[in-house]
Amino acid sequence: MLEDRRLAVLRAIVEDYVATHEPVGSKGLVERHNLGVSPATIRNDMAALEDEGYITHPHTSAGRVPTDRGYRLFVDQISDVKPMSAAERKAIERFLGDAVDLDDVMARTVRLLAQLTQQVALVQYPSLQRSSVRHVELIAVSETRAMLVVIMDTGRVEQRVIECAEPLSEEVLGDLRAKLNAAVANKPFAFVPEALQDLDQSFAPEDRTLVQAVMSAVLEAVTERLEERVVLGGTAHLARYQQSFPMAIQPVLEALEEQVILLRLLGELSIESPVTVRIGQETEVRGLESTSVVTAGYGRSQQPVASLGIVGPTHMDYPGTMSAVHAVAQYVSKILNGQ
Amino acid sequence: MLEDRRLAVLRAIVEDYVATHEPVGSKGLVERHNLGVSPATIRNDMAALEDEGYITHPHTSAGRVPTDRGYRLFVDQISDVKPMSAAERKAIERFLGDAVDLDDVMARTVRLLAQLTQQVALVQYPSLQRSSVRHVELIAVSETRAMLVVIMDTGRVEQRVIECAEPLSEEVLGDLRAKLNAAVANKPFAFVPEALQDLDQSFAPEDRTLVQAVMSAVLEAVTERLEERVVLGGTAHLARYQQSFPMAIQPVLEALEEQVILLRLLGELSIESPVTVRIGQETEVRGLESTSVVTAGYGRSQQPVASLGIVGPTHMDYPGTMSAVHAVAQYVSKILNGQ
DNA sequence: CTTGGCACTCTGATCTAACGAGTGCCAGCA
DNA sequence: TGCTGGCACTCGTTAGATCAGAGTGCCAAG
Repeated sequence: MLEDRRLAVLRAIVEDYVATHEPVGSKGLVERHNLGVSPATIRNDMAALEDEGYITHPHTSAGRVPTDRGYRLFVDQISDVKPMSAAERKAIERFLGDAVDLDDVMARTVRLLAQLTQQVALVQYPSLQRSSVRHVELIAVSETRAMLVVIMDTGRVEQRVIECAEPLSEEVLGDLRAKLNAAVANKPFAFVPEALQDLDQSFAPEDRTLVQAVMSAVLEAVTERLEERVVLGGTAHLARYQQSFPMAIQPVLEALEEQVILLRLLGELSIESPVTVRIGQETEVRGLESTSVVTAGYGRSQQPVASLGIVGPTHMDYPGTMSAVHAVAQYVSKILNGQ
Repeated sequence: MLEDRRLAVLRAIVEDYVATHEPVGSKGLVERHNLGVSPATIRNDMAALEDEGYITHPHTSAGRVPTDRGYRLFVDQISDVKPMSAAERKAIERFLGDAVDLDDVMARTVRLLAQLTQQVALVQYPSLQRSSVRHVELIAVSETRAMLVVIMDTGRVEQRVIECAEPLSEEVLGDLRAKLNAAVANKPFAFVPEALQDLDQSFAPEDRTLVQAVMSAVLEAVTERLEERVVLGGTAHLARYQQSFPMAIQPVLEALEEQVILLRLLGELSIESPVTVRIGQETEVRGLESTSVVTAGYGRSQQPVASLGIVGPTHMDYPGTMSAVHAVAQYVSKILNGQ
């Protein structure tokens, strides 16, 4: 009972603070939310919440502001992500439905997400790690050069040029192409190294140099190429905050320029919840201490191919943002699986 | 003589203002630059420069600030772009030399440019418009689907999936591949439409649907695909300015999110000068009124394949920025031609 | 456990005064 | 004709000082 009200007070503080961006006092709280008690009582609760580290004072005579821990409790309190309105679903579907290819889907998704949440949006290209090979193609580009094209089941394409010391024979190339496809087509990437292992044994010794070069190029395209692409959008939304807020945007912009950091932000997904929220310090990225990251995986429901999400100030509208991220992830999944 | 001194005064004002970001007064000017005359004389010159619209007063009793027109005159006065120091050249060469493929060259170039100029950097992918086709490949991906791969002489690759109502015949595909290559290989894009014109006539009527689909896909990859990619980097540098300056960064970030705008900024190159500078209003882009854009083409010296450059506040170090942009463009050209 | 009351604290807004950088102009000089 | 020193004037900036208001913490009573 008493605990219940404290949680209600915390929730009210978070909501008001997120809405106004100003420290919230006890008097205002009871006016805006019908908590059924007097300001003095709220003050006691606030003191207790402060002792437990959920809220703070900027200074002696100011209202309360939630701490990272407070936001965390608030977010944990949200049992399930509320769905979007029918109109919003419609809008998302229409917006993403017109996409013509993978690049277009990615570009539209970033835009949409930034638009919906009014925050910086991140979208990761379908991960090579978790998808599989659809087809491999070898093309003679010149006398001594071949081009290797690997097509993934997500629609993504990787290509590599292979240099060869001797002139290429069209027969060997054709043979290699066929055997390569037999070996790796429709194999998840994880099994590709294994599948390629003894491929060169079935070729004449004089062709093995080429075969091995091609094999290692395939492996490289599939395994080594960890630099997975992330598209970024809506950075202009950062500027909006900094005018009313002491949050320095420079370190944030700097962090967002590093692909490695973006991948780290999108990389770790929580398993139990469809939407992962990391608040303040929890992001574990230098420069993003005063931001929160909301992400969700997309692809097949139990086994996501990649993820997308947003980065915004810790004082964001968590319920709204979470539902937007969730909804967009679902529609992207739908579209990618449908194609 | 008198005109000469006025130009010297303007140059001094620009230099000081760019260095300090504070309105510069007559007294300080004569102290820092040995102009050989008294402050009072300088004041007269300043009044004249102000009448001509090259400088302004923020308020009655403040120093002078260059106007856009002042910067323009200043930039025009720079006869030729001064070369970079040997150490800098070395650093650029080393940094770009390690690149492994086109994507890597582009990514490294943005980073380098942002780093050197401490500004937002833009780099355009080699334009399809101005390069030529190296090779065209057709791959059967499934029963009714073929994949078209167009390889450009810049190393860039475009691919398209072609759906076909009837099952694909490997022979027709092979024939088409050969004829297609004969027609367009090593043709500049401008001549591709012409080269393809009557290609379908040499095929049996029942195959013409496929042939025409492929032809239009090639055309699309080459002609219609005007959405040329631009990579962006160093946006964090914007934040640095805004702390000491009333320049709102939000509209700038917004403008920089639009690919169309980026392409417009990089698109128009001046012919006579190796480096193009557009100052303030001259950018003709909403939101970039208080920024300048410095660009240079790269590729073959007389006929650039694409361009790169930077966006920064109008009060930037023009000589330094111009030489950095010029040098980077030259090295990128060298690397692309060398490969 | 809740409530009203009250003293206390601290910020932010408003105002004033003094300061100083910088200008414009004028009269004198080469 | 052009340069220079001098001088009055302007106006933004800074530093104090004051005041109102919002908010808290605590206490005693219900």
